[in-house]
Amino acid sequence: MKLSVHGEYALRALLVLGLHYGETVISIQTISQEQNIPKRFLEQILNDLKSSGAVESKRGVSGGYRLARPPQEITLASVVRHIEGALAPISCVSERFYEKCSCPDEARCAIRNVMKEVREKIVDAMENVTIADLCSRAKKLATEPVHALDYVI
Amino acid sequence: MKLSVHGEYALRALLVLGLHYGETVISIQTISQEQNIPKRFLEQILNDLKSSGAVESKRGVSGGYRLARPPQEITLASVVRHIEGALAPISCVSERFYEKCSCPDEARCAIRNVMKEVREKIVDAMENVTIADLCSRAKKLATEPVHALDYVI
DNA sequence: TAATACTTGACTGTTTTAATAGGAATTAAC
DNA sequence: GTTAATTCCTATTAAAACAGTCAAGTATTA
Repeated sequence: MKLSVHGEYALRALLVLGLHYGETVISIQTISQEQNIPKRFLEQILNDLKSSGAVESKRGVSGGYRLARPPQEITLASVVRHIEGALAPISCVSERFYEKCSCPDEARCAIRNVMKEVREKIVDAMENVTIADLCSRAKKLATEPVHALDYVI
Repeated sequence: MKLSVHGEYALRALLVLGLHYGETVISIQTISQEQNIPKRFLEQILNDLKSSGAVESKRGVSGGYRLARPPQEITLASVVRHIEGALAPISCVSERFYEKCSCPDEARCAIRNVMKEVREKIVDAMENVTIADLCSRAKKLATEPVHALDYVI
């Protein structure tokens, strides 16, 4: 049920770009250092995000990346779908990445029935959150005192 | 974001056992055929479910498995957690399988903040569904005409 | 034109996944 | 008490996914 680090890094990178939206481009180097992500790996991920249309790049000296679209138009769901594939917990309930499963009668499968609901909830939680939302949360969290934040350990 | 077939098979097996709760034990063979799961693989999975306390076994001729507890006491969440680990999309928001992530400031991480909500939704959807629920859904689905069921392809 | 930064694609080591295999132990029934 | 059905336990394996690295090259611009 987990996201790979690939997806996590992608979101972290987009958050950085979102926070600087409208300003200059940001280099891989900068994002890599700021977010503690291996540079060479990040390179790949940004490339991937570029091919999905989420970011665009400027080459040459003082080049880098920026969001290709306004942050409020980029949903977490779209990012994760592009990097990781299906949001659904099993592929027989996925809308975009449907695959037949091995169960005897898919149409009457109770597990599928439940998993559809799980999928709905996941999609709901990720479709309605954009990079812009992520940015405003980040700004808000930055101003709050740490003791107000709930640590879960 | 996906469940492995391991988890899926476990649920399918438990559904079969749930539908026969209170009757005799069911053999691996039977479940394997009924649910189209490789026998030797299912063996491992049932063993795993046994160690989690969800099922119990009877050895020897006409041996097999049955639920170790009433179906309404076994939640999907507990099964998936035991077989797959965390329900959370990233481990830094998991309650039981917490692991530190590489982000610079976890307490103020906006992604973590969002993912906590995703986690809540997933947990909510799986904690409140039991094997008993799965069984009643299965029975209901069995009586409904197929054309009433929504195919998602 | 040198430095910076992106591009492309291959490469590698590790871990996970999805099985498969062999044999030991248990039990019901004949 | 032998046999056949069945679970139990421990390995092994083949393939895929994951996480990351590397090299050589192309484009841009100060």
